[in-house]
Amino acid sequence: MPELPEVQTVVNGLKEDLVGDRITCITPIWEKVLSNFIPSDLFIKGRTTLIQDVTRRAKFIIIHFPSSILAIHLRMTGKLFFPVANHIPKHTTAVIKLDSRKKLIFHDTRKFGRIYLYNDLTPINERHGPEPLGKNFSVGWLHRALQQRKRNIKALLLDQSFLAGLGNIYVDESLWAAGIHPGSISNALPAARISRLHEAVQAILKAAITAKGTTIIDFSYLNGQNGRYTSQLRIFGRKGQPCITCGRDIEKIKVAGRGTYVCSRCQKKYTRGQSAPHQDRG
DNA sequence: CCATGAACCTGGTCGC
DNA sequence: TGCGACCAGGTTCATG
Repeated sequence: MPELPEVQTVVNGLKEDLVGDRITCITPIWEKVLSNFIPSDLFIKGRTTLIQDVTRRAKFIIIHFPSSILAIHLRMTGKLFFPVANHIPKHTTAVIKLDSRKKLIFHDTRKFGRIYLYNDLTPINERHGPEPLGKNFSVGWLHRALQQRKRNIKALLLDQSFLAGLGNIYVDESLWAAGIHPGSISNALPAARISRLHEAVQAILKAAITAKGTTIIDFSYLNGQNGRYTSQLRIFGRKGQPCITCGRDIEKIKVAGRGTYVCSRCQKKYTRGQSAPHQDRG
């Protein structure tokens, strides 16, 4: 699944091509792809589908019309691109036709991706936490929010209603950079680690956006090009390889139901509060 | 409130 | 070469 940097990359690429154009028709190839509307809903009550902007909120691609929005979620394997030579590939789940006669392809091997039609961003904002690169994501907020819960830190960082945009890759990278074991409990983290985590999340996401995201296995964005952040991954996908910092073999374990990469020497497991006199290692 | 596992889908990889 | 088991970047829902 594309995470925040991958979705941002798609948005950046689509924006110049879409703004000022107009959607004339959406054809679902896989019937479930349109989650909460049918194609004709786009045009009810004099709505126009002039594209005023293309932005990102959480992991959604948002196409803005004068009085409504389309929100596209790529989930695990979704891709949005202009086809080469007008060819509609296998696993296309929707075709979006534009006034310019271009066609935008929603391609999704696993068919988890969905397109939503809303009046505005309210339904999405209600279900999502702050943007990690926005000003509401401060160290103070993170500290308070972590203290208020007693929850596995990895599960919490993956929870979009807590913080929007992180996924499995960038959570593992961020926790490694902060020296926090993914099995830690949120309210047991010392302030110094929380500061490092805050710093790590922002630095990693910014670097990943600059690199146009990460590619593992099958993610690609516009026209099949891949992101370059793969070469900057420090922990994710490196099972059995030595930790860049300390040399210990990187382990792959299961946390919050997800495959998780960890260096058990660099990443400390906090489970019972900072002042616990002693704790066993993981 | 929190954790876990299943469900939604297809395809790739690995071991035998 | 074939086949079954398991895994995958996400999210939601039921259950304990």
